[in-house]
Amino acid sequence: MVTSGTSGFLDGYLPYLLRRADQTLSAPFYAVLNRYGVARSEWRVLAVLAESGEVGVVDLANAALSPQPTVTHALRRLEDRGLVVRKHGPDDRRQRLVSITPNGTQLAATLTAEAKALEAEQLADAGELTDLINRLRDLTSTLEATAQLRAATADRTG
Amino acid sequence: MVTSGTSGFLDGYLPYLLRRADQTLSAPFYAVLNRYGVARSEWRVLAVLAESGEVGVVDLANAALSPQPTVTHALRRLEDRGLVVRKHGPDDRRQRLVSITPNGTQLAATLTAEAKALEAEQLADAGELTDLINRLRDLTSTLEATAQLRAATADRTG
DNA sequence: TGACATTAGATTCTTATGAATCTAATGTCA
DNA sequence: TGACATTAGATTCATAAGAATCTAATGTCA
Repeated sequence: MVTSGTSGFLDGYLPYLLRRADQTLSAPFYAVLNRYGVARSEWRVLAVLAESGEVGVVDLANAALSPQPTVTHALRRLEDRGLVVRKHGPDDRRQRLVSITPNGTQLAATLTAEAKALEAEQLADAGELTDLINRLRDLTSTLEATAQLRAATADRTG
Repeated sequence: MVTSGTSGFLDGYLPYLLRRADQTLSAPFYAVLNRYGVARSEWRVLAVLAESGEVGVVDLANAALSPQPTVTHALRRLEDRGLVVRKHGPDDRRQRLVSITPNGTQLAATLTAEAKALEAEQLADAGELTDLINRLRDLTSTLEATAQLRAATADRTG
């Protein structure tokens, strides 16, 4: 094992810590996904659709934490498997409104249940997490708000 | 925007929150990496090597949060660019001991500086984070310890 | 209205990813 | 010592990822 001291750059680098926690926590669930033949991006799309109504692709991509082309690809695969459907937007004909099918809902429910079970199992020893979760939520809100501001400013500036 | 209520599954799902925070935080830095023609896995490898001595590939993969084959591929690319070197282990001849070259060190330093600057910029509005960081570290330690235990037990059990 | 900008999403295409597997070296225990 | 297990890492290969670009629809403002 590389047991780096507590003085290095990575040890205090927030993205590294976030990713590491995510990875450790998600590893067993990724095995589940493989078992079901569901790619990670597909899972994220399904999970979002399972708790939202019809959504456009861009919004879906944002919520699923994936780039738009990745989501478009994932949607094609999911549509081929009969797990989602796309229809044209009635008002804006550029839009494809995506929604989940009953089969998709069922699969999402199964996967979500597995995710919950695994998380519970893993977090059993981890003590109280509500606070951590809230801090993460706050952090993300702040970051996203700032990023949006910055983007808007950049638009106007240059 | 998909403004899901606060009641959904994803909103309380820790991996989702972790990934989302990571993504928001890392986005600007990924643009930097693209500018330097460095893949994300390559950056992670470089960052680890920059603060460790000679390391074996498996340890490196663990520290770099990537699967071993991904790291092997990244190492080939990095070696082609003269940023890392591999030599055979003196004791265990299966090992390839990886270390960073002066050019690699220089690139890593540049990238690390950019990462620090961007992080500081973004976190300026985010208030005190020491506590969040410590909670993340604790969480990860606990999770990794538990996972290791579980793996060991599974080995013995079958 | 017509020119230009913006936006939604699909497509293209190169590259990274990573599961599965393989080889070779080292441990282990009879 | 020899058989078998384990470990380090490389390789193979099918697939996902995502940057760049493109098309088509909608906004905007003269």
